[in-house]
This record gives sequence, C-alpha cells and structure tokens, in this order.
Amino acid sequence: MHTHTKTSSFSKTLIFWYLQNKRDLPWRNTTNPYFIWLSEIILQQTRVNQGLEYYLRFIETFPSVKDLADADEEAVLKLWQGLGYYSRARNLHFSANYVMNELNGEFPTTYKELLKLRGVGDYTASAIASICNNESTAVVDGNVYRVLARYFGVKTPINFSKGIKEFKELAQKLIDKDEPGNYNQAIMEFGATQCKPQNPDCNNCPLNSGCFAFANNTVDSLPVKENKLKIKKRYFNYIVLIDTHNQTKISIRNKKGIWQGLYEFPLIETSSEIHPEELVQSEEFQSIVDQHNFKLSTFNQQSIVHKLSHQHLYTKFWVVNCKEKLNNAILWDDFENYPVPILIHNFVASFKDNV
DNA sequence: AAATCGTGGAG
DNA sequence: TCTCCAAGATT
Repeated sequence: MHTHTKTSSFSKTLIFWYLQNKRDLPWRNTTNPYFIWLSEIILQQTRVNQGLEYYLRFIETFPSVKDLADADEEAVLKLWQGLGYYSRARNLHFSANYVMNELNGEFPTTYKELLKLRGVGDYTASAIASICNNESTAVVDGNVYRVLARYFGVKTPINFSKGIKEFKELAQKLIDKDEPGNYNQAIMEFGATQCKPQNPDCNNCPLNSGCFAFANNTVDSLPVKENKLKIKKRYFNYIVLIDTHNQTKISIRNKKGIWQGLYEFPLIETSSEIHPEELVQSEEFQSIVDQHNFKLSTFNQQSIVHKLSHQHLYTKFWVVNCKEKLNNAILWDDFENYPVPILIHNFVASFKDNV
C-alpha cells in the first residue's frame, strides 16, 4: 500500500470514528473563537472532566472577551483557583485586553494572528484556526503524540525539540484539508477515549489493522518519553495569625515561580523542618509577629506534603494567637474573596471545621 | 533547549 | 503507596 493511501484512510477512519463516538461537550456546539479559545486554554494539560466546570463558569461570568478584559486580574485568578498553572489565567486576562485594545475587540481566527496572543502557542493557535477558520493547521497534543507514535511506529522521544518537530510535520501531512477542525478534534478524541495511555482496547479499534504498535506488540512502550524529572523538596512554614478582631494576615506571591499572583499566609521557608523554638526565635518570625503578644500552637505536627509536578512542599501551618488587634490585616470573613493555592484553601476549610 | 509552571484521577 | 500524565506555553 502506498503511503498516500495509508495516510488518507487513516484520517478518514478517524473522522468517521469521531462523528460516531464524540462526546457531547459544550464547546463543540460553537465556532465562536472566544469560546473556543477559552476552552483550549482551560484544557491545556488538563482533563476534560476537571476543566468542564471551569469552562461553564467562565462563559457565564465572562460571556464576551470584553467582559473578561474589563475584569480585574484577581477576579480571573479567583475563578481559575484550583485549576493549576496559573500563568494561563494571567495570560488569558492579558490577551483579552490585547484583543480589546489592539484588535478593536475582534477576536482573531488566523493561525498567524492567534500566535501573537500571550499564552497561545502552536497547539492552541492550530486548534482555534482549524475549528474557527477552517485552516489546515495540525494540532499536536499529548493524544496526537500517542496515536501517531503507535500507529506509525515513531520512536523519537516526544519531549525534545527533535521529536516535537518530527511529530508536527507528520501531523501536518495527515490533516484532512476538507475538514481540518473535525480531523484535529477526531485524533485528540480518539487518543483520549480509544487509544488511551494504559490498557487501550486494541482488539476493538478501527485502526488496528494498520497499527505498527499493535502488530509489533509495542503499544505499552509508545510514545517514547525520556523523563528525567527532578523533584525538589521545600519546607514551608505558614504563620496563621488570629487576632482579637477576627482578622488574619495574608500576602501576595508577586515573584516568579509557583503560584504567582495568588495569596497565602506569611511564609517562612526553611531548608529543613524546623522546631517551634527555633522558628519563634528567627528574625523572619519576629518580623511577622509582635514578640510580646502571641501564643503559638502548631496545627499539624506532621508536615502536609503538597505535591506539585516537580516540587514537594513539606508544609506546616503555625497558628499564632495575638492578644491585640493586627494592622494591615483582613477579616477572616473576607478570606474567601482572595485567590489562593489549593493547599491554602484546603487548610482553611479544615481549620474552619475544627473551630 | 531543557526547566519550570498545578492539580487530580486512574491503575 | 507510587507512577503516570492530562486539548502546552514560556523562558
């Protein structure tokens, strides 16, 4: 069989499968580029089940790109809370303003113009352009790597520039130019529900007759990913102040790194777990707490290990009762208005239950 | 160009 | 429990 015939039937089979098996998802009932953009940003590195409720909340809260642009960045982060990779939310808000101010409020639909939006890379620009503008720009996401690596037996590692380039070129050859949007969504949906990472049902697969990995029994080892992720351990000590007026103190993370733009309790980071006496005597603690007017009680003897993709945060929440009214503090009742990492959110939720 | 950015579900 | 990894982008 000639390659052209094989690739053509590959794409047609995918689209045929898709039209019969696609899930009914809200962003599949529109080609409004603003909505498609929202869905694509939300779904970056995020499962459909996790992103779905966020999408519904975002289109309800911000029905148009103008509504999003007019909002405070903090409000966008608050709506994003719990979804992770918070730069997506900040870039989303920045790009909404860019569309309003530089593009006269008209959301772009061409691959080239979409790439200019902060937070929109090759994948997202390809997705929106194919769905909203019928452009033959092939998407390459985690699903596409897997489907192509298995079907065509591509063993190039997918997490280095060589593999990224190679898979993009292959995907671009395969795209159905008559219906690029359907093709792109088809191969992703196929990867998500049929050609799954683990235990795919290969015996009941419309593409198994031409699949390299199925024929060679290498489904489990494709795609190839060279993972040398180093997990760093960090030790966080949050100072949870409680004063005589139902107040506490929070601060914003305004440096680069994790959780930029989110709030947290005053933080003392140490190089290892620290004893209460040592903590109380430290300069940092004394700059946060008035030396003569507090009583310390640890909330958790055992550190809470909060696991990020490449950091493990060994966290203790040190509850400190203050005997007078704090300055520059917020009411506990206002706490829920601030965007916070899920680690902080969970602590406050359990803390409330225990009081 | 490799490291860095969250969170949660599945097996 | 532990590992993988999910509609990636940025630097």
